[in-house]
Amino acid sequence: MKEIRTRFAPSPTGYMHIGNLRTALYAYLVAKKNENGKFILRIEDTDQERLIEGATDIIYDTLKACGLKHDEGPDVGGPYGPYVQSERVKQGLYKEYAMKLVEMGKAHICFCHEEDIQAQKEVAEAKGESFIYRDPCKRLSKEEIERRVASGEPYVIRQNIDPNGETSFDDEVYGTITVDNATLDEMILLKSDGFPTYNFANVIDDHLMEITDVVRGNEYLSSTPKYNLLYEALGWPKPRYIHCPPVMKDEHHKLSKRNGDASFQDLVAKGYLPEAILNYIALLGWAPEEEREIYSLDELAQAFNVKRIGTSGAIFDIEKLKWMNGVYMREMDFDRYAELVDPYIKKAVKGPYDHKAIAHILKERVNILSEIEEMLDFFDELPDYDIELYRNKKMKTDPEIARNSLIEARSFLESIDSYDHDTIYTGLVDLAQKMGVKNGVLMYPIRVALSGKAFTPGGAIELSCILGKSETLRRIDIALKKLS
RNA sequence: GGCUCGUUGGUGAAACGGUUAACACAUCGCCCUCUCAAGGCGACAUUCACGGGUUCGAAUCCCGUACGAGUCACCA
Repeated sequence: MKEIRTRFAPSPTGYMHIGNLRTALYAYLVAKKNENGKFILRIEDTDQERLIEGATDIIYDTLKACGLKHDEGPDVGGPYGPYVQSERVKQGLYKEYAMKLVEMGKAHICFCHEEDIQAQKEVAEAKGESFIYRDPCKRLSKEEIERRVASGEPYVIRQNIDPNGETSFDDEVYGTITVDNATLDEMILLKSDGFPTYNFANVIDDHLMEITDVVRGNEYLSSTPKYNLLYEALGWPKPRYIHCPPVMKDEHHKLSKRNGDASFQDLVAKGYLPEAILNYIALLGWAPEEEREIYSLDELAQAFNVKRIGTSGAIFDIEKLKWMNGVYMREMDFDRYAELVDPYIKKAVKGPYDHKAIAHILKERVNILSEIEEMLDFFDELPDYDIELYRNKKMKTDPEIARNSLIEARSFLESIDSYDHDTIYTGLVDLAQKMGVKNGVLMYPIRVALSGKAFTPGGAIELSCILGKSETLRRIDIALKKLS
């Protein structure tokens, strides 16, 4: 069986947005589902005006962070290079093929001005007519063309399309799509600056790089027939097409970096894990056969099936990502977790407290890393709080009861020598029993006294262990003073 | 406007002519519990955009309507 080759072909124009990343993921999965599948990175920088410095590095960094390792690309090389289109332009590659098409009568040289065409289009639209550009340059004589080219007049090369008949293609996701050739416009293949358009370059490069499966967004669905006409003109085999539905921001809008919608790096900065992001976006537009949602990248490659990619847009739901990120956090190996979380703990806690122990109480409670700082803000400095905090219906306490609990707890805590979790726990539970109250009546006030907060990561005993005996007693004294 | 595509609960979605229309997130209860989380249990679409048709039987097939998206760039 022929080797499956897919490619991710972004243009370096800024941040990596989520829809783009998902396309890269799917392309990767299509390739890696097969043992010898190859995933190729190609940089499409044919629009010299939109290039943004550093954008290529963002692409490399994102793929790397996600574990989407490419087998061939500008940075890793490969037998089909160069993998950057601007470098291929220098080799005269695209112009050569464009001229070949002109010779075959499948394309022509055009001297028209962009503004003229635009004006004609506006007139037509104003009249409510549909506009297909009929290029007068098609009727120019060979001599005139040669003369004008020789005189240095700028020109583009346009595809020739016979308006008779129809063109159809099979998409693995959307099925067979047929269009009337009369509705196809004769697109520009080679721009006047000598660079190819995406429309042309992608056909040439996909063929030259022997891409077998073209994975891309469904915005290309309507131009695919034109690409196929090019493949046919050149006598090349067509790839399999896998068009993906869009990732939406809401019902009506696609996710776009333009509106400040979440990019991959924004999400990482907010404390989401790359593997969770990847897992989540895999599920936007694709559903596994099994009733399961948590998949590592390798598992995704195993389970992936193009036939189960959907056709309608999927809204990106940050709430579900948050949940999934939490699953990854909770299931993570503790040592790795402690390491991951440590910078955040360091930022929030300067005091001499055991960061490993803090990581422990955080483990089951954090969904995204950026929540950590606020969760730990009471360690260094006990916040000022209202004694009404001690009133809690469920815990059956109020300021009066809390005062009594704290007095009893204080004398017990002061009396013990080994200040560890088990000693404190059993002692306090015994105490509650002796006092004839539920554990909460004793524990809740202690936790509030130690943190000044209604909710904390960790319970009273865990917090007390981390803070240590003297700090615990100090904070209880503060509480007692407030309550008296 | 032309062409192409799409439409199952708030969200992601399953179902491939016959099920009480899965499952997950969110939401709401209850349980567990030293708070909150986590975890456990339960509730949540008499209905699959709408209208016709085919069929013993339709979310699933066909036709139409509505709404939405994409595209019609010397952007990708």
